[in-house]
Amino acid sequence: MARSITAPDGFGAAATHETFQLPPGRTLDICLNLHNAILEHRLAPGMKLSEDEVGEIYGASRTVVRAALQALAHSGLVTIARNRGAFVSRPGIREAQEVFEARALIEPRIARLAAYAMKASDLKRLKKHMDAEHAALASGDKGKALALSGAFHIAIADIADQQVLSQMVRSLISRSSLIIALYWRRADTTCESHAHHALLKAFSEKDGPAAEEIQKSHIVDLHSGLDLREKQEPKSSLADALKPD
Amino acid sequence: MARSITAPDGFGAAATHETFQLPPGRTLDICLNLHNAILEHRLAPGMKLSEDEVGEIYGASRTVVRAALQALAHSGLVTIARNRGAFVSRPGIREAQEVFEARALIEPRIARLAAYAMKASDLKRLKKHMDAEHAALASGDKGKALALSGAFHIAIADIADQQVLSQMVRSLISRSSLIIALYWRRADTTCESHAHHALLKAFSEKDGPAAEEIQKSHIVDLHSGLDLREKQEPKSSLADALKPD
DNA sequence: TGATCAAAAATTGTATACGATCTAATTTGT
DNA sequence: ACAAATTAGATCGTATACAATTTTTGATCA
Repeated sequence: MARSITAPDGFGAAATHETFQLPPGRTLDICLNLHNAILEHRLAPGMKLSEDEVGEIYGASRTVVRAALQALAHSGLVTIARNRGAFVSRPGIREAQEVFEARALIEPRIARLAAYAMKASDLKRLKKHMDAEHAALASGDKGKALALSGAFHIAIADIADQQVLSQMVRSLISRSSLIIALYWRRADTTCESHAHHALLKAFSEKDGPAAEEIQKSHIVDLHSGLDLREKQEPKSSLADALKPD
Repeated sequence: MARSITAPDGFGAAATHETFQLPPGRTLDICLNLHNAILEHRLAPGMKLSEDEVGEIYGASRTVVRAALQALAHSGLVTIARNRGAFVSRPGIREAQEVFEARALIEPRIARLAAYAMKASDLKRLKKHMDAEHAALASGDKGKALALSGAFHIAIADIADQQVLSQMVRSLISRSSLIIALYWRRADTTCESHAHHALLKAFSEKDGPAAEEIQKSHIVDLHSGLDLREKQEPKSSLADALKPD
């Protein structure tokens, strides 16, 4: 039946079976497909993921869908509430801060390791990634551009050939996508490309320390593109909301 | 029926519901119980975890057990092979290296943050942790002592109040337990206590940089306690194994 | 005796059924 | 008309049944 659901359009496939530590199978297919949908902002934070509904879409029974949703829950993209079901996660401000602080700790190190491990073929792959990113941006597909931008970071981690750290980065970048969906305030996403270009230059020169430094600045810059001020909580009651007005 | 399976003996409960991102329920109970069993080396790496067998033990159906095993697979403690079932993970040498390198990157940072956030009550809790660790060691329960040693590191992460990094450390420490089960070569585990004592001193003085440095040395020291030389692979066939002898 | 193949047993993958819980719509009472 | 209570519907949690796959067993033959 429905096998190989995820459209394998070359890039964008930020997640693999290792991301979820699941054996190949329909559960994994659904996982990856939902994962991509969330990363490309086709599913908004907070959206309900009903087991029946998802199962209907993929032509699978609840058993399989449940497993997929639980796997996504473990990776932080989905939140499960007992007897209430699964929702696309809505990371709070606090979590957003921590995710980017963690990225600022881990990714620069990875960038340095990647610079040392970089081969000519790797460089070429990274360049192709960037081109795809530009193309998506030019065609106005913001969701895809963002997903590709994340895939660029993941590609670096893969080149560094550190599976443990790579896994962490994957998770952090997935969560970053949700955070950006919720808190991004900057109109231009072009800054992205500049940093990625600079990284590529450092990589081509096998300059580890430079790559590390650029990556750190890049993450800090991304972080600063978020509006993480405490939002006005929705008033607890309608009366409270209207009284002072 | 069987609810609250995990014996809540104060410490040792290194995992919470956040570790698995699961809502409270029987699945989580089984998760936590298996988690503890693995961390205390009551379940050896490579051991088969049959769904029926586990279900029998906890008086639960396969549905629930499967979910628990998959959650443990996501956290890396269990490996699932399609159509073959779940096994306690056997991390390889490469993974062992990477896990301790990741700890050396993350935990010192956490130690520094913890030093700044340390309150008197936190210090007292850490001291109690250490006492429990000593007691377990004195009573000869090596498995429990190791689990408590891990819990000490996790307690630090909790004090630092960084949930994202804390979650990562939890995962790394769980995997470290498997790695130690497979590759530990040192007889004395006392070095542990010295490092933990030194950390406590730095914490009590709110000396962040010192805590960071001590923690880094401590992790490197743990790493050096492993025998990660390439082992002779088991011969591909029995004939090959016996011929040269 | 040892290797090869076939059948049986055991184990996992998936679908479905039923009870429990939550959500909402409707009713009821003031 | 509004709030509280009740009922109906939808959704989740769990057990169980059957199909698919692997592993073990046992038979056959060189």
